[in-house]
Amino acid sequence: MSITIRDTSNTILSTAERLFNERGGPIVSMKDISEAAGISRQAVYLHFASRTSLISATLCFIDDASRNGDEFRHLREAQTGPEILYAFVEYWGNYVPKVYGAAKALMALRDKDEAAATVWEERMESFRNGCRRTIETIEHEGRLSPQWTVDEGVDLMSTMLSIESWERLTIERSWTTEEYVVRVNRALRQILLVPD
Amino acid sequence: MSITIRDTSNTILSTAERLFNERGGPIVSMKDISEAAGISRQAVYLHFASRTSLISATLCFIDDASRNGDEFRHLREAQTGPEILYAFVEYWGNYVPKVYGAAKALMALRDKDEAAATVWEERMESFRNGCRRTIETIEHEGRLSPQWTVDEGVDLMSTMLSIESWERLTIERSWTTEEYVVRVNRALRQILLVPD
DNA sequence: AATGTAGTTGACGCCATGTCAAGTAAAGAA
DNA sequence: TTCTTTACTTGACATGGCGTCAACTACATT
Repeated sequence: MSITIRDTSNTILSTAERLFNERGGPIVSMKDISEAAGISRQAVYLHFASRTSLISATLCFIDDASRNGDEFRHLREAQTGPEILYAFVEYWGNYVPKVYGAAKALMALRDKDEAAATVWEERMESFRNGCRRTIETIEHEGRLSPQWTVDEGVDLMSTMLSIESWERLTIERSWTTEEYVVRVNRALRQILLVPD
Repeated sequence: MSITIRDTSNTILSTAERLFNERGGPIVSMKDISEAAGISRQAVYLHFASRTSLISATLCFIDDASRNGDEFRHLREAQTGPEILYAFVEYWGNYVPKVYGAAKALMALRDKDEAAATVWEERMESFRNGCRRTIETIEHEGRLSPQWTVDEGVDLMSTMLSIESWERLTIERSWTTEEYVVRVNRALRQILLVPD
């Protein structure tokens, strides 16, 4: 027995999620989404105050659905610094493809829309905290390369894992998710970890 | 005796260069540029067919002016793989701040403007070729880490040095140009080079 | 004096986001 | 049954980009 989508808000969100990924976030207009959801353009604004608000809600909608995967469990169960690093990259490499379209849509608004910039900033902050916990664990185990401080390690890790870097490696350079996870994990180990 | 800018095209280009960097590429409109250049909005189109064309010309304009720096000479004089790598990062770290505004303006158009996407693609191609020459030199010297193929090395290097990564490290994380050069060079050495 | 060059202004088309007013269809409550 | 609320509809409009066009002007060249 399949679960039918209950209300219009959810219909809009799942339609937006699909269109953002299928056609590319920034080129999907509010009209496109409303038509695909089977309602009028104006009706979307009865549920979401603005494009930014819709995109933000879409990202949360996707987040909720992606806390059930194996990768999320692996990340929670990882113990040592290097294990956490691998699990983090694995989780991230499987998470980004889901949010990519909506994230790009949000990024495109950042320059001209203060609210979009704020939403992005908050998500970045949370992502950086994940990186920071990883690096701090590595550091507490005495496995952080003496070449780097924790802050520098966080900066490098969050840059290497950024959505833009993910986009370049997977979409432009055709790395598969598995290749991305293995190679980015390897590169980050080489940068951050002191050799055994 | 100072060189006065001869024609309106050059006035527009240097104005665009300045505004893109001062205010941020994507939010600078054709009207802003024309007003700052002291001509009407429509007159810009007598010199450049489109916004994309103007941005592209601005990037070439900046390129021309940046082939005289020390860093460019260092890059041409570098001999060994690791020397080339350092000189490349040094050159790049000093070059990106100059094109950043215009590059962001171009990036913002990529999704909706085929021509902008093409211009970007061509510039990326040229940048990747620079990375490739570096990695190939390292490989011919037998100093490329056996963990990576040349292609993978190029992908990692071009991602690490991408404008988006530069933006994150310098603008968002406040790395100075010197810190950027030293740290990114160090990270790339750790990833790519086999230990001595 | 005639011509070409490089600007000017004002208007228009297109498209996106966002807002507003007025109308409608259906469900629930009195 | 009637009334009201809710959710949606249509059509119109404002704002603000880019890009185009026509008509006009000032100036230098020939």
